[in-house]
Amino acid sequence: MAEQTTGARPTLEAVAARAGVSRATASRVVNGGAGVRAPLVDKVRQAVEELGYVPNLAARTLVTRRNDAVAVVIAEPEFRIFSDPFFQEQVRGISRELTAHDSQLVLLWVESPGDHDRIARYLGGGHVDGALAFSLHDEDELAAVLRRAKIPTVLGGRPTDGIGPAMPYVDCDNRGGAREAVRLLVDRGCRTVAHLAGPRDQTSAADRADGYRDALGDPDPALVGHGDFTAESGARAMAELLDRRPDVDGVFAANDLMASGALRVLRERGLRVPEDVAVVGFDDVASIAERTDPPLTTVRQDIEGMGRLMVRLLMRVLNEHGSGAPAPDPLITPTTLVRRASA
Amino acid sequence: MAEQTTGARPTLEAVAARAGVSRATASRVVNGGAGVRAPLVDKVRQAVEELGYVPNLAARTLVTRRNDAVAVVIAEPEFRIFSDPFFQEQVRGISRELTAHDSQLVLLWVESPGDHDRIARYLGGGHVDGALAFSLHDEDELAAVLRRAKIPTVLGGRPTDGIGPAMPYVDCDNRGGAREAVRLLVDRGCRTVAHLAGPRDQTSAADRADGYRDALGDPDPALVGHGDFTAESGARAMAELLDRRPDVDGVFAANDLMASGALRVLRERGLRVPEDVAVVGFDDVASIAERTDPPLTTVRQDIEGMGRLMVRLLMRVLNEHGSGAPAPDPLITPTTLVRRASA
DNA sequence: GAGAGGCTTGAGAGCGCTCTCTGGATCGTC
DNA sequence: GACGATCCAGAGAGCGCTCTCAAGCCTCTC
Repeated sequence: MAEQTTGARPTLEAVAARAGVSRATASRVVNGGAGVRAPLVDKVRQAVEELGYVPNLAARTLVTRRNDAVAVVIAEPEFRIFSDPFFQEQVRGISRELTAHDSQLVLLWVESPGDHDRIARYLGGGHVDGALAFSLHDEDELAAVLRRAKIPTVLGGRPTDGIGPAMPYVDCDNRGGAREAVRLLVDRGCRTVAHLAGPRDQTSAADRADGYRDALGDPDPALVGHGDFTAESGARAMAELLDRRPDVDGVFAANDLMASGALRVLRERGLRVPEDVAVVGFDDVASIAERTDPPLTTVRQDIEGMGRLMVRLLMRVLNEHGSGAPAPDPLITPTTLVRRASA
Repeated sequence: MAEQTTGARPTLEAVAARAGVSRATASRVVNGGAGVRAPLVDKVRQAVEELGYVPNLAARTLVTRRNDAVAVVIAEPEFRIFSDPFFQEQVRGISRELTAHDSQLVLLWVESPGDHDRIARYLGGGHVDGALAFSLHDEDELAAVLRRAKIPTVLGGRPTDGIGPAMPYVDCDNRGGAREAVRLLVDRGCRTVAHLAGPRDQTSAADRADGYRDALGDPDPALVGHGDFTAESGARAMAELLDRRPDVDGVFAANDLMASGALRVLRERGLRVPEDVAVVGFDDVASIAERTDPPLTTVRQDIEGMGRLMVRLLMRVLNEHGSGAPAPDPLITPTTLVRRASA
């Protein structure tokens, strides 16, 4: 009781004393109790309860070298991705899988360039076991920070090539999914299939564009419009495309948002979907694809599953860390075509 | 160099050896170098550089009992607030102020009830110096977790009364701001001023409703419509209100979003703003208030500033922690009326 | 009934760091 | 030139925990 009234937090020592056992035994009980006889386990548990004992994580970390915590690093320009359902779903997957591994998610937000030092110190200082980050670019300072901190890292989305030595990543089969989407359009009789591409500097967009070309052989470059994954950019690209090639009868959009923009423009121009122009999107974000008019046929990727895979991959890296094992291969998840009314 | 190739991270001991000084001196240099002669400072700095030394935070925390990290705890139902500009701005303020205090922001996300234990362990385990949380409710399990973890906490937004012993919080002068808004309407000649109230279980909404009543004496209860801070609810409440009291000529909405919904309904019914009905909102979120038609007169609160204040208040609590000082009073920030065209 | 072998438990070292305390060098003063 | 005051550096004691190792106790087997 005295221990409770003094502000000082009780230590394992205090628990051991109260339970009448050694610190070692108390420690064993606190960590699961394997190899300790039942009556002692109970005594220690009771002492923990009475004292309100909570292990000092810093002390534990100091000796085990584990934190049971993983950082998710977000750079400022991407902070808006919080409002992005794609990202929310991925973080949800990460969070759930980390919980399953008894690890804590620590979200680090890099706001200004000045923050890089602080983040590097945090990551390098051993507060977390590993880090997760998203779609790194060549110019990305974050990539350098991560590397400098020498912390096991797994990425979401394939990084651009210039990023340096391979970092393990999880991505979906963007190219294969795109191919399948375009084939669907061709199979249903479309003769002039266009592509509304995403930002050129993002590998996911580039890979989807490659898949489009794969499926079509050597399509007319005029059939490719460019946007930035937003609905507005999809609408604009669609409008320009129709001006260039009024004969277009199939559209593969780089994501659902752009597809929704395209649908709007098609409707405005009096074109029927899918009778006059068939449309396929990518992502299958429920809040978009199911609510467009008509509902969107799209390429589904298991976003939450990818988040979970990132964690599992990181755990593997963590286990192999120091064993001299090579960096694991990237994990590419399959996509599935979800057929709704738009194609 | 040998130290670099072995996977083991260099310790202070290694730095000291390389620089030819004691561990104590090396430590002093790493922590600022006060009281160490220049030549030695240089030698140590160089050794740090060559070895790529990074202090082990766990070891440091173990002795200093400081983490230089603060948790921001978000409960799942509120996760959507990520998309809320209000919240983003507040977190931005928090982040900036923490940086100024050389502290790290750690975002904890409570997803399922099962997470509470884990979060409590994390908070209680001494990974962070303090915690920030938002608008707690009576039934909020999070409040209990925070209290159980016995961790210095500051809240954003006044908690409901049932929350137990006072926790320090930062809030704006909701009641005073509301009063001012209503007075503006009265002063400009409105004779029948209505209020579109927010959710009853949120103190900010309740306080604004109180301010409305303060300014009006004893207004007809039929003049108060109810919503939930969304634009749709504002539209609905406005429509119902017009049906009940077609003579309304002034509206004070509990927030900008509800005001925007109200504006839409007024326009649909052919009522001119502000000529027929004057409207005032609350919050002054730029992305809403400046873009309505007409631009919204509203009560401005300094959201980023409130985030910063939360951190400063927490730092004060941290400094006084254990000194037996009483919990500090809440910080109430003033509001200002921003006059645009709607009133 | 004695020795081998398996379980439990406790003692104690040590994780990497900070910080107090002490000793020695340096400076100023008369 | 001697003394006290001042400054700087090092020694060493922990912070709270885990984990190895050895000792003690049983049980089992021949």
